[in-house]
Amino acid sequence: MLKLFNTLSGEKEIFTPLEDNKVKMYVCGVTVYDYCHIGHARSSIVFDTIRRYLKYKGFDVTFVKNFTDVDDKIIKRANEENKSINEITDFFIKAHDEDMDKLNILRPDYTPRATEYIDGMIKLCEKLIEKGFAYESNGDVYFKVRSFKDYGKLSKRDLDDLLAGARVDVNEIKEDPLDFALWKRSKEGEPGWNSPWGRGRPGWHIECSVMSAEILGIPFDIHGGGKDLIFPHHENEIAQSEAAEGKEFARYWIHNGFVNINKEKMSKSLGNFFTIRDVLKEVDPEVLRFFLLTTHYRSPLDFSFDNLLEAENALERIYTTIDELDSAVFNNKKPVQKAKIDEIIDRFRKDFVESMDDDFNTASAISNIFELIKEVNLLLSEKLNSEDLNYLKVRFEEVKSIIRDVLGILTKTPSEWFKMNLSIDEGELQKLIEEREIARRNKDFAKADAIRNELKSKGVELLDTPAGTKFRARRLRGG
RNA sequence: GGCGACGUGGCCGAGUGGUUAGGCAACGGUCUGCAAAAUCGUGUACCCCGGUUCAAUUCCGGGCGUCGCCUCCA
Repeated sequence: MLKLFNTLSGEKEIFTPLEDNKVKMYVCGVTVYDYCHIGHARSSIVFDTIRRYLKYKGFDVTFVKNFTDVDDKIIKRANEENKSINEITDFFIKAHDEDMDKLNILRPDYTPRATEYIDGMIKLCEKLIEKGFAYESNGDVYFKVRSFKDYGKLSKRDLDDLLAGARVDVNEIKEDPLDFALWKRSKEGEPGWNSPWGRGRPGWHIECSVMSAEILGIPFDIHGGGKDLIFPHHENEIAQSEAAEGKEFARYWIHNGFVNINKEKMSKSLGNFFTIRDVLKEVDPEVLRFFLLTTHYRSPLDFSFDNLLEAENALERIYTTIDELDSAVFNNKKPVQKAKIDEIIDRFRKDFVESMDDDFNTASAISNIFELIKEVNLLLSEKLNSEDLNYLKVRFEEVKSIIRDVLGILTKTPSEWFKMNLSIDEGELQKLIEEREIARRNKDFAKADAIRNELKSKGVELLDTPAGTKFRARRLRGG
């Protein structure tokens, strides 16, 4: 039974979709004016994993993630670089897609761009004005926050407390300082679309209300995004959509925690961010994905390269076992272990599902993987007979594909994994390995060890196994 | 100021009213020509102070600390 934490109710709820086994899911994407940082990576990986798990549970998931492609920051960037808005947004959407592909994030079913839905936004503004929830003022359109009774229900805020916050925009044009813009008049040189209120452009919140409704219809099942979107973005989406349509907007609200640097939120405005590209210069994308999944999605996650490398070592433990299993040899003397194998595999499957059913607890699910790995290592050290070994391989493959499908890790073969950081020519390496083999056969251990040590200094570890010598390459890191 | 989250062993990080989380790192044993991997063992973890309870790291209250939202932000 899948439970998830719903920001709206503030507690874990049993998940039941609106329509039998169909799940409709909308996640707020990025504003495309720069490369994605690892905070974006976390959010994307979290919701990708949720989507994957829902699929694993047998739901038919429709997944929408938008691009905000009209916004002050995009305009600013375009002006700075003397480029058109479209050049900027096309470029960064492409970069975004490349980054997400590397992180093994499945492409959404729909990736709407705000500028493709301007008509719908204008219509929604008109509807809100008509119903008395919005008003035009000086070419802008504002939502009348106090006209919507439920305002604050998501972020648990009281309107008067909000006012006391003293950071609200003081704006002569608004009737009430709490009101927010649905539509903004375009200034000279800004992009704009013709509307009943003159040439203008949409406010930020309205795009998600329109795109989600047009693609999924409302209400839909799951709406997600980073914690920072709870207020005002999602609160405002709810106000717009529910005021206009007179019905519920989205049923389950899921928000991921931040990536921190030294305990502080990573953000563009603080300037303390690493882009996905920065990080992927140092580690394989799968390491970053794994690292981001080692913490529960709602908790803050402190990023550092040390922690990232620790995650790399942990992930390598899994690949090591897969490698050992692939190349394991049997001896027939041991009794049949089939029941034991079943027990280990079945227990893992049960534990893994329990972990994921509990609000997508990937940290716990990963610990289940390590429990499995330990059991498999123990079996391997007992040296199975050939039938058992084959059976273990088959059943392990089964759970490996569950892990791969749900968490999006273990996508490589062990030899790919251990080869990816190879800094020397593989032919050269094989020659040295052969040379060492001959030395070992001649009991010239001094020479054999010299070769081992030489390779070790280049990050290549040699392993003498019954099936011959193989190697594992690790990235050499300074310091 | 308002609202909210969090504080777990050297580090990362789950979780629970009483029974081993897991990983990384360290040290010792087994294995190995030497290694590597694996495995076994070791380290007496739950911010502080009260309260509830037979029993609290886990519940309640207070304190301290850290962080987030209230402004663009995943």
